[in-house]
Amino acid sequence: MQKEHNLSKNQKIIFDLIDKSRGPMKAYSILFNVQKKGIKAPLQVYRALDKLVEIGKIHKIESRNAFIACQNSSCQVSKATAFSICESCENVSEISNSKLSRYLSNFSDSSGMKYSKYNLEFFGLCKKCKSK
Amino acid sequence: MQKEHNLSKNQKIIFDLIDKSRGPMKAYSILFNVQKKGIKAPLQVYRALDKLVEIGKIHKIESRNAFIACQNSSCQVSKATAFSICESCENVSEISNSKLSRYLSNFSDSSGMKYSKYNLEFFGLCKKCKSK
DNA sequence: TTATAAATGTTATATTATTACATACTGTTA
DNA sequence: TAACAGTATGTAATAATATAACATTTATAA
Ligand SMILES: [Zn+2]
Ligand SMILES: [Zn+2]
Ligand SMILES: [Zn+2]
Ligand SMILES: [Zn+2]
Repeated sequence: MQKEHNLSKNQKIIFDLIDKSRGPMKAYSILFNVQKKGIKAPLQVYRALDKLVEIGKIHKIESRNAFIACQNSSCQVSKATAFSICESCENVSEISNSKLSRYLSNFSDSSGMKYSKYNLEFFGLCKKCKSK
Repeated sequence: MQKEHNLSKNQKIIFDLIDKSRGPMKAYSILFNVQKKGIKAPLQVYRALDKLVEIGKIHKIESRNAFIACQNSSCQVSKATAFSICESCENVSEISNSKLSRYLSNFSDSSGMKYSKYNLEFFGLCKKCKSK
């Protein structure tokens, strides 16, 4: 069960925006969109983003410097994330596949290093874009 | 077999620097280090980096905005990359594990999307840091 | 040689993210 | 309630990362 987090005012404004958006959002696009709600500075956005990432409500798509709402309420709070990214339309979706997450969470290599976290990004063409 | 690429002057300067370096290097740190060799502008660095990434001689560590020389001469030219990152000392190494790469290269989910590329970053504490 | 692609040089600018410092709010416990 | 700790906010300035635009040069190959 996931801990219930009471979002603060700014966190809520920013989470709601990202959650409503179709795809990943970039920080300065978020900033632009929340200025009418009184959030004026980049730092206000980045602070809320940091917190939202930390508690697993959103994830950062590292290869795109963009943020997406978690589409998988049962995922291990930002510790194990996998995404599918269309290189044509930039559509992103979170992959929720228990076999994959089990495989990766248990993965260990010859170095003997134990991993507590991973992020995986797959790239390709989505169905729509492939059929064009 | 990997195609032999003849690196241009700037590409060679920058590749050699990254290859010699212990860990991943950031673009502006590269710039600083090659200024004595006549490379003066960020764009010169980024162009070389783009090319080197494209041909698989280096990889970008997305979560760190940094670049590392490919440690795996037989890897599928930047199409399938996996890294282990220590969150304490920031040591990064490229994971070369045929089972893992086979598993991920063949992975497909319910969306029916076929992936041509992936990047995986594992995080944890390396042996040294864990024993501290 | 002529054409084409690839690489370079240079200036300016766009985009992404953090530092530093002051203030306010929220929940806990003495 | 008062004192405290932890979290969140506001604001300005700046750092760090990356690209646009344009002119020129070098390499490759038909
Ligand atoms: Zn998630
Ligand atoms: Zn698409
Ligand atoms: Zn490699
Ligand atoms: Zn370490």
